Amino acid sequence: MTAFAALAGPILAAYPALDPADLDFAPSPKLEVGDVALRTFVAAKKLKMAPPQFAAAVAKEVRFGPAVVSASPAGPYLNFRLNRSVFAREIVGGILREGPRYGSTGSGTGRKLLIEHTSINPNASPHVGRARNAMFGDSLTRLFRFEGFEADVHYYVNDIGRQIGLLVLHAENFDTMSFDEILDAYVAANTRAEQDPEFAKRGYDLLAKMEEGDPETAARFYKITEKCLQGQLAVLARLGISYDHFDRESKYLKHARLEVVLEALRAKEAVFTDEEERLVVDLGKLGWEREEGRFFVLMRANGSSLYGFRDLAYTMEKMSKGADVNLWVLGEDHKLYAEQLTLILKAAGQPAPEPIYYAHILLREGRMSTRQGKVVLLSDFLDEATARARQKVDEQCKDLPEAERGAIAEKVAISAVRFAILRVNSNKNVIFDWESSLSFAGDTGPYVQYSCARINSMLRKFGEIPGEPAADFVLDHDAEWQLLMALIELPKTIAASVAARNVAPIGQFALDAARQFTTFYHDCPVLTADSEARRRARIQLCAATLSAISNALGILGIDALERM
RNA sequence: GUACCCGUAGCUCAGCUGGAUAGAGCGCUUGGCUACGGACCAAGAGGUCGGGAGUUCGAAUCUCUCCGGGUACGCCA
Repeated sequence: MTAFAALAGPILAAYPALDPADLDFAPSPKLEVGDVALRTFVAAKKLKMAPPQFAAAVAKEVRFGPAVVSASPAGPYLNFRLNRSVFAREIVGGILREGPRYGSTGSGTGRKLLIEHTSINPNASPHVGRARNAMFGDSLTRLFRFEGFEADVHYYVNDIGRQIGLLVLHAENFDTMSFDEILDAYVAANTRAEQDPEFAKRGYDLLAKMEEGDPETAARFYKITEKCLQGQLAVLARLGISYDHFDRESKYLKHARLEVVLEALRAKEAVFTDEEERLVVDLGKLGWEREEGRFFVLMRANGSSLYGFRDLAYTMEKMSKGADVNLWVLGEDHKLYAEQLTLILKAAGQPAPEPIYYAHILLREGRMSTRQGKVVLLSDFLDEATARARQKVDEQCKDLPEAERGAIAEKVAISAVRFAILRVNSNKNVIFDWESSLSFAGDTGPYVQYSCARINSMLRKFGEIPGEPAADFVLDHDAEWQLLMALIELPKTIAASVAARNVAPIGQFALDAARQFTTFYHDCPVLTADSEARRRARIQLCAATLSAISNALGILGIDALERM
């Protein structure tokens, strides 16, 4: 924790064997015992001392500067009581200087990220389960950009496949259909294929025709998938999600790159034609140790390719772009598939992207299924969220014009929806619940936004905020100190999130900071503080808080609002 | 059946590179509007951290095992 360099310095001077990283500073569990604590386990181990012995030795022998009031050992911990203002001045000044970059560790400077996410089948309006992929992928992108990465976001458009074929067959009049009606047509097409084998076979025939390059078929596929894609993108755009590249799967049929892979597989005798004339990879020959998932089919007997075969070509193309980090956001149902694909690529001497999995959003009744029409549509979810937000905004912001209230409601709705999903660790299933995911009170996005709106309100009233803490800077109240302790967690949180490719801790940070802020807000008058020095210091603390929180919210794709 | 993920207060979740009495929110019970915006704050009740065993000075956190939920397992994408 660089904020405590004044504590670390003298200790490092007294124990040259230690590195700064060995000194583990953290807020004391209670302010009664100290303002900040040193946990001595790591350092003591390095020095081959018992932690309590080390803590006592430091307390007794190391001489700290005048800003340190006392250092008292408590078992393996060393609790410091500080001249808070001195440290606070340092911290607030640092945050104000970094402003919109505060929290970034700059780990991506000069580096590139290529990320593929969402890649929904272009056949229906997206449901909230799919939205987890999109929001998660989008937030990861924002996280990496915040770290300085140059990011390219790819969306793989599965514009060819059995399901699209069936839809094309069934929805002959799709020119006149609305995007919403296509969902019904898609459900109907699948039901029909289940009941009518002849219809299902026509679907496969159509696919084969498509693959052979029949222009009329290709045009029909294009039209319907484009209409779906645009409809889906419109819904995703409401959540602030956008993409840089749309890669159509049909481009990767019989792609030249596939020969490279096939050759490598043949050389290892890992590819064969089975008794039903399918082209199959035996992953067992490549080091696959399990029986499940051992065989990977590339082509059907009629010569048409399967998704995985095309995906090999696509993945190689992505990897050829030379990004430093290649992420691939996938539902956990694709885990085995991604492992298979990775193994094949490795066997062919090709690099593979890094898969990032997330667990599904479930309904109380079980899994969502587009095919069975058992879904909560993202657009319905957003409509409901916006309606509820609008009601609240109308109550709260009577003085604002109509259009502005609408815009605010939309942002609050997005905040509620994104925050509810993103703050949960992605390896956990989420049971979708209308009430809790649309709540604006408690641990929610709108609560965090509200703290920002309050800060903005004070900033407007204050006028110009000095960019640097003054010489008479004073912050010593418990609530002020605890707020600062929350704010300095951001760089650590960001670093951990990048390492884990997990955005949830950032939501937790925003919540902690917002909660500490409201406590401070209730305990400490800012604009009417009892001295000018205090008034200035507090408004600067508010400005620093706004930076930290809005940077965190930005990564989650949520705007800090001026008013709400 | 096999592999992977998850199992922490009534509910939804943090905490998991082992470390000071396990933290929030919702709901419940109280109290706070002379509000720098009550989408708020303060206080209280509520937990065998799924069960068991092990490693350790120390385990919600690591290992094993059992139970429960999720996901997947050769012509869907």
